[in-house]
Amino acid sequence: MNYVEVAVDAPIGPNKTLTYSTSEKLRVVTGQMVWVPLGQRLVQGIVFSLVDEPKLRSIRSVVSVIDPAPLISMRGLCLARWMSRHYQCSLFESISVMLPPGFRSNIDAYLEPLVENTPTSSLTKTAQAILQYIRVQGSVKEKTIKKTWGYVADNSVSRLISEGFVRRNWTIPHTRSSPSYRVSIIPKFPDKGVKAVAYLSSIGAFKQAALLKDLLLRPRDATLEEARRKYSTSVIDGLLGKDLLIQKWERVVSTSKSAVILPDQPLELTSEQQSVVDHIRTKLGSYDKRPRTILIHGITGSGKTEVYLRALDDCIRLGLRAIFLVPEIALTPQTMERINMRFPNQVALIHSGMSMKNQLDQWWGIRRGEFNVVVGPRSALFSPMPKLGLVIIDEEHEWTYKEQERQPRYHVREVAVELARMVNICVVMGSATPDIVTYFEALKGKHKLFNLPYRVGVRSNTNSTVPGILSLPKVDIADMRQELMAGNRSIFSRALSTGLKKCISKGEQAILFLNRRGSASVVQCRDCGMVLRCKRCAVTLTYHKLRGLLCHQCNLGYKSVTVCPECESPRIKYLGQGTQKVEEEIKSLLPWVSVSRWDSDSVVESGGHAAIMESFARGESQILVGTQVVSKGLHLPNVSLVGVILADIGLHLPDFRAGERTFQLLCQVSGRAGRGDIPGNVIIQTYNPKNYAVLAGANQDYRAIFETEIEYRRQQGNPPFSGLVHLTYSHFNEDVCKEEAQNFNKELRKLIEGDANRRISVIGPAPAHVYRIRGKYRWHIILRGDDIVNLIERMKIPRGWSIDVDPVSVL
DNA sequence: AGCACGCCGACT
DNA sequence: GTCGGCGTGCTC
Ligand SMILES: [Zn+2]
Ligand SMILES: [Zn+2]
Repeated sequence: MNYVEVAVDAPIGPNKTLTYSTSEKLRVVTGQMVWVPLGQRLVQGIVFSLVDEPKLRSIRSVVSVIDPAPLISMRGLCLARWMSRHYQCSLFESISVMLPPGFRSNIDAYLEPLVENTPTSSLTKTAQAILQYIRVQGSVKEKTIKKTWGYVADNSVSRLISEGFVRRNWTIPHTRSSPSYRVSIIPKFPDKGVKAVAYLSSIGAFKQAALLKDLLLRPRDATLEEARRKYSTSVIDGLLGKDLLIQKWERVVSTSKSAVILPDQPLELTSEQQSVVDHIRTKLGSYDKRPRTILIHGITGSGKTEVYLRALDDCIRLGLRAIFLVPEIALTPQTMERINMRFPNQVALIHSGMSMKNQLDQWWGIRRGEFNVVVGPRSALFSPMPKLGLVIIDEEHEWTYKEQERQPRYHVREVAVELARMVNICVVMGSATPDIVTYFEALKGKHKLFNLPYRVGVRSNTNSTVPGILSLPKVDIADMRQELMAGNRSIFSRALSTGLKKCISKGEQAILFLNRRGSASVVQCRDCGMVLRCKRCAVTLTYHKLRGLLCHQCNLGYKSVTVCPECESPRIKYLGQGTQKVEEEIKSLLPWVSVSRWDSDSVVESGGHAAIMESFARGESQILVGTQVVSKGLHLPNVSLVGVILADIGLHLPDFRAGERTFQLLCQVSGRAGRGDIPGNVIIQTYNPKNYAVLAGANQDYRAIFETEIEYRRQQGNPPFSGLVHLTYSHFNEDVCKEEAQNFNKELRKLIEGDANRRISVIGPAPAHVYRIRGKYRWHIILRGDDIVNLIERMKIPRGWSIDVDPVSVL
C-alpha cells in the first residue's frame, strides 16, 4: 500500500493536506489531480507528496486519477505552499490558479434506490415522496431533488440514506486530455475496401462492415469522435484490431488568424538602456547573485519596452523561457503586437476573454514547451512554462495585479518576487510611477534599481536622447473654487475651455479624462431627489446603454422605472455617464467639433477598446472623452491638449493609497500629451490645488510624491513600514454581523494583549465602505503590524470572515 | 464548502 | 411527541 498527501478542494486550513492510500496500479505521482472521498462526497485533489507511513489510522483511498499527466510542476507545488501560508487560503485554492482553464469542478452525487420492500411508514411525507420519485427514476442527481423540494429535502435525504432506502453514488466524468490533437481514422487499404466489407459481412461483423463502408464513402477523413457517435468503441476497436483502419494523429492548428508577421528590428539602445540590459543578462539563469529582482523606474517614453524585448531575447538565447505580464490585455494591444513582431510564432497569449478551447490549447502548448514567451494578465504567472528564466511585470504599480475578489487574494508582484527567491528566475518590474512599496524596497536593496530619466526619440531611428525635462508637457492646474467664485458653474474651467478652443482651431486633437469612479450614471427623481439603489447592496444603480439598469456590485439587472418609487413622481432623470455629460458640454461650447467617447457603453457600441483608440489615432474625431487612459505605445502625434475634468475624485476616500492612486492617474494622463512634434499642454482641474498628490502629479514629480507619501506611511505605520491584513465579516442579519465583528475584535485584542511584544494593532471594527453586498451586511477589521499571519494562525477564524493579506485598498 | 449532528421552539 | 431551522464541528 502506498500513501499520498493530497490538497483537497475544501476550505480546510492553510497548508493542510489529507492522507490517502493508493494501489500500485493507479500509479499516482506528485502533481497529479485525483478524485478523493471527503466525508460524504467526492472532491478533487492535487497530490503533493508520496509518503511511506500514514500518521492516522482511518485512511480512505484515492478513487481515480483525473489526468495521467501531472498538472502541477514541482515549482508550482512549492509556490502553492508559500501562497497558502502567506495569503491564508487552502492549498487547493492556491493550486486552483495553476490548473488548466476550466479544470476545477465538482462532481454530482446521484441517489440510487436500494431494497424495494422495506416499509416506508416510518418516513415523513416529504421523504416518502422523494423516495417514490427516486424509485421511479432509478437514479437522480441529488441537486435535482434539492431544487424541486427546496432545502426541506435536506433532512429527508439524509434520513433516506441513513435508513438504507437509497445510497449516494458518483459517476466520474471522462478525462479531459489535451485537446490539441485530433484523431482521425482512415481505411488502411481503400482500394481493397469493397473486398474487406464483403469479408466482414461474411464473418457476421455487420457493424464493422457498415463502419468501413461509411468511411470509404466519405469525402474527408472521419475523426474518432465522429465515428463514436454512430458506432460503439468495440466496433471501431474491431476494425483497428484487424488492421483495416489506421489512426492518424494531427495537431490541431489554432484557428486564430495566423497572419504573416513581419519581424521588426531591435532599436538601438541608449547607454542607460544598455546598462539595464547588461545587468539583466548577468542575472539570467544565474543561481548565486541575489537579488534577481530588478525595478526599472523609467518615465513615459524612456524605452522600457525595448529593454524588456532585449531581455526576452537574451533569455531565449540562453534556452530559457519567459512570462510577460501586462495589466490588461485589452488596453495594451501595442505591447502585445511588439512582442509578437520581435518573436514571431513564439508567443502564447492567454486570458479569460478567449474561448475555453483556445485557452486550453494555449495551456497545453505552453506546457509542452511550444512557446518561448507567454503574455498575459496576472494569472499568466502561473502558466506551466517549462525552463522559466524570466518574468517581466510591465506597469508594475497597476492594481489589476492584485486579485481582490476570491482566494487566493494574491499580488502577482509579491508572488513573482517570492518565485525569484525560490528558483533561479529573474524578475524585471517596470513603471513610470512605481508603487511606493516597490520603490522603497528597491532603495533598501531588495531589488536592483535602475532609472531611465530620459525620453528616447519616439519612432525615430536616430534614437536621440533628449532630457525628459525638455519634452515634458506644460501642466497647468485650474482651481475650480476660483471658477465658482468667478461665477463659472460649467464643468470646464476658463483655462480648459479656452485651451480646447485654441487646440481645435489649430486642427489639433484633445483628450479629456474623467475618473471612472465619478463617471457612473445614476437614475434620480427630479422632485424628491431619490436615487435608485440596489435592493441587495448599499450602492446606487448605474444605467448602461446595452444592459439597462445594473448593480455594479452584484450584477443584478433591473427594469427601468418611469415613476419614482418614493413619491410616485413621473419626473425621472436618467443621468448618463459622466462622459456623456462632458460630451454635451463640449457640444454647446464647440458645436461643430466631432467628439468620441471612451467608456463602458461606447466600448460595446464601437467594438472594443482597440477600435476606439485606432479611430481617434486616425483623426476621425478631434476630442476624445474617456474614463480610460489611452494605452501606452499608441502614437498620437496630433494631441496637444489633455484635460483632467476633476483630479479630486477618489482623493478623499478613507484609504491610505488614495494619494498614491491620484498621483499615478494624473501622471499617466499627463504623459499622453506632447509626444509628437507639437508641444503639449495639460490642464488639471481640481478643488484641492495645494494637495501634495495633485501637485506632484501635475509636475510628474515622482521624487516629490515618494518623499511625501513615504513620510505619511512612516507616521501612520502603513506599508512598507508594516503589513496589513483586511478582515471582512458578512452576514444577512445586520445585528448578527455587527455583534460578530465586535466579538471577534475582542478576541483579537485579548490575544494581542497577551503577546510579549505587541507589534500588531487592531483598527475597527467598523462598517465596511460598501455596507451591504448581495444582501449581506459587512463589517471589517484591519490588522496592522509585523507577522500578522503568525497571529492569525494562532486563532481559529470563525466562518463568514474573509481574509485579505496585503490588501491593495482597505475600503 | 458540504454534510451530519444536535438542540430548541412550533405544531400535529 | 415529531418537524425543521439553525448553530457547530469535521472531513484523511
Ligand atoms: Zn421622487
Ligand atoms: Zn446589488
